[in-house]
Amino acid sequence: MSQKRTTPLEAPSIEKHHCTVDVRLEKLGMVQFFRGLDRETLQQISKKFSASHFTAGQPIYYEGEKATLLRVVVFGAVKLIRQTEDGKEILVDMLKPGEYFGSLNEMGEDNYTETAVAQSDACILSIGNREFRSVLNAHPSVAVAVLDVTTKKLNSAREQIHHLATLSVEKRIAHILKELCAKFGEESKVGMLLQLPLSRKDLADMAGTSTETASRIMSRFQQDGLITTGRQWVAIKDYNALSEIISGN
Amino acid sequence: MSQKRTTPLEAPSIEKHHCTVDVRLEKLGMVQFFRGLDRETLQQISKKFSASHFTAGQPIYYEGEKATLLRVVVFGAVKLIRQTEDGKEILVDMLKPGEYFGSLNEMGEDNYTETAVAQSDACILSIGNREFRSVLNAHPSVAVAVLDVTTKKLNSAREQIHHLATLSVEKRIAHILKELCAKFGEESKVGMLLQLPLSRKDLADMAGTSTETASRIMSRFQQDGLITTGRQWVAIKDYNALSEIISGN
DNA sequence: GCACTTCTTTGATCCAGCTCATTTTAGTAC
DNA sequence: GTACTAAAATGAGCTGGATCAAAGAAGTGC
Repeated sequence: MSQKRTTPLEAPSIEKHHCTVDVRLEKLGMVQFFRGLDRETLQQISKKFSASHFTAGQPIYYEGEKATLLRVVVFGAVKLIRQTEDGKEILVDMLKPGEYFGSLNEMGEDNYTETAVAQSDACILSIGNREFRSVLNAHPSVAVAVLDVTTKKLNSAREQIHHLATLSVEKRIAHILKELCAKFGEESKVGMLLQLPLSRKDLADMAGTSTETASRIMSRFQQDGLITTGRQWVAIKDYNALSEIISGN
Repeated sequence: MSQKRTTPLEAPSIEKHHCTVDVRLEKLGMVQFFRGLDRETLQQISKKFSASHFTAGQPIYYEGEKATLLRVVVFGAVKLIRQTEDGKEILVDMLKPGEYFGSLNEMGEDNYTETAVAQSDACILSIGNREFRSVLNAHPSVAVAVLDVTTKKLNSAREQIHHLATLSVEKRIAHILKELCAKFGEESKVGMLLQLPLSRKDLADMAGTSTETASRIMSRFQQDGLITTGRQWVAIKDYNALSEIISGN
């Protein structure tokens, strides 16, 4: 860690992170759908979760495996991907702390429909889906909140479908950059820096295109001064210009 | 209605359908997420719904309008579409009786994210989303059931994303036919007939392709004996062959 | 039966983006 | 600084589908 780092990305700091009971409690309180629960209830629920750590690139579970756990990102980023037999891959979601993933099906009857991979070093809390179900049934407000989150995900999945079907690759990538900026962007000297490792392949998998095409488009964006980018990192310099690309011709 | 009909599709029979209180109750009981409620509770809830009829092709609401109602299909089919300014259209979902659509957002703060159109003559029940929220909060089992339905929709939306990004148009259409067959198929003399009006354009909008390409592919499928098709209707003759197309090369 | 509308088919052309192949570069380790 | 590695860029050629254009059914109303 004492190396000369040139990436603008924040140094991985998982060491600093300890999932003590207190930290865990605090983190769970930040999760969208646990907001508004009183401290005691939260504490009870918190006991049912257990924490685990993953290093960047490490798979958390695989598509097709028996789905038994619901998980929550506490630290780091997690990507959800789907693969074809012939190695093609697409990235369906990129999660940040506070988001849930995995299974919430009735009693582990089903299998995971996607593979989850730690995009950076990450800390994950998990709970058996049976237990989570009982939480949902005991606390309707939580169930409704989870429903809201899921509905939003559904809407954005449908938006992505719309984009895949109607927009050029350039517009799709511009759009993805904007979304990532809103979600992972942090002010920095090089512009709004996306605080997660992000390769051309990741971008390509999000946009449903080839790595080469993604690369070409990113090069063009950089030349035109819309972004600054290096190996595995991207910073947005001109957000408005991206918007124009999307609406333009 | 006494015309010489040549379509194999069932004659529209909305006239036969009257949304009396009893019928309504019965229908609501069939809705996925109301199952398991006792008769009395259901009756109470039922009172909060009101019924309306739409004729084939009639819009139910438009994308961007203020979202105030949650609706349930009781009779007929409803399609959800998204449009681009330049008239391109994509079909994100095709609903059958028992499915819900519209808004379930907190107190009508949001707008509809898609346009809903009656695909055939249809009867729809609707409830204010505020009221529906209170139902959810009062009956956790319903909230959890709605969550399950929504999670399934999310999974299939992501599958569609995967398909758009990785499969050829031919495979996508084969897949769509299979799914429609499972959902709307009915045994008939011409094979599994899809019991809903379905144009080439609808198919194209589902597959994210042009009407012409959809038409070409359907012609090929018919020549190869996989389907029988006419104006606005499709019947699947060889389900297995469709599967082979999807997995094949 | 005839006219009219709307859906479907088919043909011909063109280009965005994929593929394959290779070079360049950023970032890391020593 | 030097060496090494994996990511990114770039070039060239090919093709699946889009687009444009026009002819051919199917269904409806009179």
